Order: sequence, then C-alpha cells, then structure tokens
Amino acid sequence: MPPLAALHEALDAWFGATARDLPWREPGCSPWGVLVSEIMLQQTPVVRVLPVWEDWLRRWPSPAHLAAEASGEAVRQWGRLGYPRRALRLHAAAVAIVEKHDGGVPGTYDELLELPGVGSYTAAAVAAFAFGRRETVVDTNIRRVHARLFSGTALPSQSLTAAEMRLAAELLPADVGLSVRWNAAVMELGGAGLHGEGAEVR
DNA sequence: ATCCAGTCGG
DNA sequence: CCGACAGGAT
Repeated sequence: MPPLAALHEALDAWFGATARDLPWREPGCSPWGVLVSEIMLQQTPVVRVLPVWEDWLRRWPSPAHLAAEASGEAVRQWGRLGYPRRALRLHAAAVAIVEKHDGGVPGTYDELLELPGVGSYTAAAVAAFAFGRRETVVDTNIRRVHARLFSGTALPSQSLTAAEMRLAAELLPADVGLSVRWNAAVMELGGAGLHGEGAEVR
C-alpha cells in the first residue's frame, strides 16, 4: 500500500475511535445546522459553542425562521461567543439564502462563498461536512498539522500560502467519503491536546 | 496588516 | 496583561 494511503487509513481509524460526538456531526443534522456551527466556530472554542448552538437551532430551525427576525435578536442570542459581527453576518446569510436560494442552504463551494460571513474555510467546510463533497478544507488546526509534518515547527506560519493549499489538496484522499472524514480527522488531530483530554495522541 | 460591538483562561 | 480561539472582510 502506498504510504499516503496508509496514512489515510491510520488517521481514519484513529478518528473513528476517538472523535468527539458533536451534534453538528450527527447524520441527521441539517446543512443549516452545519452552517451555523461553522460560523460560531470561527475564533471560538467548541465547548463554548455547544450550548449556544443548541438554543439557536431550537429557536431558528431553518434559515427562513432566522431571516424573519430582526437582526438584533441574532446578536442577543449570540450570547458571549465573541465577535458579535458574526451574528449579524449569519442573519444576513439567512436572508440571502431565503432570497437567492429559496430558503435552502446552497451546496457548492462557489455558492457558499457568496454568503455573508462565509470565507474560503467555511465554504469548503460546509460543502464537505453538510453535502459530502470532496473539498480542500484548511483551518488553523489543519495548518498546525502541516507545520509539524512538513516544516518541523509546532505552529503554522502567519499566512496561508498557495503552496500550503496545494499541499493540502495533494494530501486529500481521492475517495469522496474518505476525503470528508479526512478533513474532519486532520482538524481533530490538529486540535488534540488543546482540549485537556489527555495524551492519547502520540 | 488590521480590525472585528470579543471572550476566556493563563 | 497576553495570546489562543474550526476566520472573514477591508
């Protein structure tokens, strides 16, 4: 077996055994739920997002529910997640989804990128995790893994270069299903040890 | 490069 | 007081 394929299998096995079961990873979670989680997770740790995400989806189960509210309600519901501008953008995204996509979260990278508050990371993450697409997902956790594997440094460089994106694309498994789990697995690996869950990763 | 209606633990 | 935190927009 080629070395890269062996790495894919090994990390997939590790992820299957140790992944946290987060609500937005449940098979029944809607694309809207995934989008909300990704916006909330921009610069905010998982543990702080969890309770707010639960309340948010209970109150606004679809983009149309949120779009019907005043934007100020979104900021209030945002609580203490930080950078409340994201709440306004999420509300604006809900409005755009209703107006331009008939109320359904779009499934392609390019369409997602058009939404307010959705950049290259979030567009790729939603396309992959909510729609099962093969996307090159690169966030700060994944960049930590790149740094350790290919630069020999603990922390990633300040800016994300085209070369690093190319590297991430080359590492991505060809199989679609595996590529989706790979993105989640590398992300989880890059964050491992930051959650105080012990040192099961060596 | 810098700011974002930022927040939290060290 | 400092920096990390599933970034994005200017």
